[in-house]
Amino acid sequence: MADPLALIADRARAAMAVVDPDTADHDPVVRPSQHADVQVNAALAMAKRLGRPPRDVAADLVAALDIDDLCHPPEVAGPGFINLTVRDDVLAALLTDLEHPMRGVRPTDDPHTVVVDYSAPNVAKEMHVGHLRSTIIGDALARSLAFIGHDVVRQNHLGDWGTPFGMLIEQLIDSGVDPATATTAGTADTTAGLIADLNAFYRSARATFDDDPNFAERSRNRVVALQAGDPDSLRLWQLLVDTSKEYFSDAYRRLEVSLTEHDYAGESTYNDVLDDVVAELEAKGLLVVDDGALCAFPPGFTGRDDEPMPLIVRKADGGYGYAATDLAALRHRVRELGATELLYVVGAPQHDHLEMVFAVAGQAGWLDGGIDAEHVSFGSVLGEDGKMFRTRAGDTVRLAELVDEAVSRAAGLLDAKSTGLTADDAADVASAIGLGAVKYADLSSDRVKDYVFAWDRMLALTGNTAPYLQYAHARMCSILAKARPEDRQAATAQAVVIGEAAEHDLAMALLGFDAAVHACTHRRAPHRLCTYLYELATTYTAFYEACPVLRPDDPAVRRSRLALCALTATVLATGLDLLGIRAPERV
RNA sequence: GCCCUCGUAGCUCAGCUGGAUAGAGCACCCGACUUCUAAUCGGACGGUCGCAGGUUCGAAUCCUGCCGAGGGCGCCA
Repeated sequence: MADPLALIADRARAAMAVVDPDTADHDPVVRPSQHADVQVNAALAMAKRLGRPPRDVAADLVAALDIDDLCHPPEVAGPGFINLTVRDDVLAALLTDLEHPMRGVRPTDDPHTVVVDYSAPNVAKEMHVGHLRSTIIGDALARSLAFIGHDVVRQNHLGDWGTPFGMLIEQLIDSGVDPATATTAGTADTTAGLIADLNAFYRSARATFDDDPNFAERSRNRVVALQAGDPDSLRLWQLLVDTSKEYFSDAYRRLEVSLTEHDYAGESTYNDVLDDVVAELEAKGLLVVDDGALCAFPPGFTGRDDEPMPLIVRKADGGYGYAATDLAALRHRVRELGATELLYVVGAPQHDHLEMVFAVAGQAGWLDGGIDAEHVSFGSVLGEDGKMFRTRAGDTVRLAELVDEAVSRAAGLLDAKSTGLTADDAADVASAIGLGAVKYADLSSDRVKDYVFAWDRMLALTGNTAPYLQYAHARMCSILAKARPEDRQAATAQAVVIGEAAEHDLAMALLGFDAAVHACTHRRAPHRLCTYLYELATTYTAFYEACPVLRPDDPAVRRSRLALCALTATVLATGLDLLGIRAPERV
C-alpha cells in the first residue's frame, strides 16, 4: 500500500476506537489539505456524538494516535481539524511501490466480471460525434477497471438489425448487386465501393424511401422477408454488416480504441433467443397484452397522465423491438458471460429505457445475487454556440473528419515548434497528440454534463489538456535521456532522498495515483483521473523550476531527482494509458 | 402535465459523497527566457455557488418549493 492517506486512515480508525469504541467503524474523514499534507476531520463528528467540545476530542484523538513512524507531530487547528505532515523518509520509502507494474495502485478487493457495453454504432451508418463519447468514456473505463483487477468483458452492441435494413437492402439491389449471387467474398470490392460513403448511402436510401412509395413498399416487404429468414435478404444484410464491421474496426484502430471484432455482439446476435426470453418473462407473469403488444409494466414508471409506462417487448405485429434485444443481451451477459456487474455507457436520453430494462430484468430474477446493472450516462456534445455539435451545413460531424482535423491541427503545432523529429516520428506524435486532445477533452469533465467541443481549448498547450500533459511527460523523458548513464542506472526509487519542499510535494502527488485510479473506477469518473494527472503535472513543473536535476555536483542529489522524474513520467504515462491516450517520449 | 439531468469567476471547468478563507485554466494586467524542451513558470485581478426557505456546530454539497436550460414520456434504436 503506497497511499499515505490510506495508511493514516488506518491509524486514525484505531485512535477513534480508543476515544469512542462505538465509532470504530466510522469514516475517519482523512482528506488532502491545503494546510498540511493531510487533515483528519473525525473529531468534529465525534464531538457531536460525545457532547464534548470538538477541540477536546481532537486532542484526545491526537493523544491516542500512534503515528510517529509516519508523520511529524500532529497539530490541532481551527474547530478541531488534525493536521498531519508525512515524514520525508517515509515518503521516499513508499515511492518504491511505484516501481512495481501497478504503480502503487491496490488491486480491487471486490473483483467482478464487468461487462462494459459501449460504442454501439449502427451498421450502414458512418460513425459520428454521437458515438464519440460512448466510445471514449467506455474505453477509458474498461481499461481502468481491468487495471485494478476486474475481469472486463467489452461488448459492442452494434445496431445491426431492425426496420432500416429493408430500405438499405433495396438500395443495395437498386445499386446493382444481385441478391442471388452476392457474397461477401465475391463482391467485397464492389460493395465497399458502393457504400464507401456510408452517410450518403444511408441518406439516399432514406430519401428514396420517403419519395418513392413503390420503394417504400418493397422496403417494408424486405424487412418481413429478412426477419423471416429469407436467404437472399440475409445474404445482402450480411454484406452490409460485414462491410460495416471492417469500417468500424478501421475506425477503432485509427482512434486507438481497444475494441476489436472479438467484442462485437450486435443486436442480431440475440435473434434466436428472443422467443425464449419472452417465454421466460411470460412464465414469470411479467407480461400483459396491451393494445395488441406484449408489454411489461415495471412498477415506478409512469408516462403522460400518470399512466403506467410499458416496456414493449413484442410489437403488435409480432416483431421484436430493442427492448426485447436489450433484455436478451442482459440475460446473455449474466448467464453466458458470467457478468456480476453490467455497465451501459449510453447517452442520457436512454435513461428511462435502460432503467425499465433493469427493472424488468430484476423482476425476472436475472440480477439476483447482488448483480448490478448501471447506466453510465453522459451528456451531449455541443458546439461553441451551445447547440448540438454540427457542421456549418447542419450535418452531423463524421468521426473520420474529426480525427483527421485533430491530427492535422496537432501536426501544425509540431511544425510551429520545429522539433528535430523525423517525418515518420512527427506523424506518429501528431496522431498521439491529436487523438489525445479529443479524448482528453471528452474525459476531463464530469461525463453527466454536456460538453462544448472547441478545438482551440482541447489543443491548448496550457491548462488541463492532453497536449500539456504529453509535453510535461516528454520533458521528463528528455531529462532522463540527457542524464549520465551511470546516474540513470542508479536513479531508482531507493535513491530518492527528499529535502526540498517541492520534492516533498511531488512525492505526495505521486503516491496519490492509487486513490485517483480508484476514484475513476468506483464512481465511473475518468475526469477524476484527469484532474489528478493534471495536478501531478503542475506539481512536477513546480519541482522542475525549483530543483535542478542534472546540474547538482552531488551525484546522490542528481540520482534522487532523476528518480523522481522517472517515477513521475511512469505514473503520468500509466495514467494516460488508462484513459486510452499515448505519451510519446519526444514531442 | 409527469419524470430525469444540469445551473459555480467574463469564458471553459474542478470542488474527493457535510468541513478551514469555494479552486484551476483561458482572457486581461505585471514579472521571469545565452532553457535540464519558455509548448513554461511566478504574481495580480475576478464569486450574493440560479433564487428562497429548511436540516446543523458547519451547506456549493443534503431536503422542500420556485426560476432557467436540455432531454424523455407505446409499438424507431
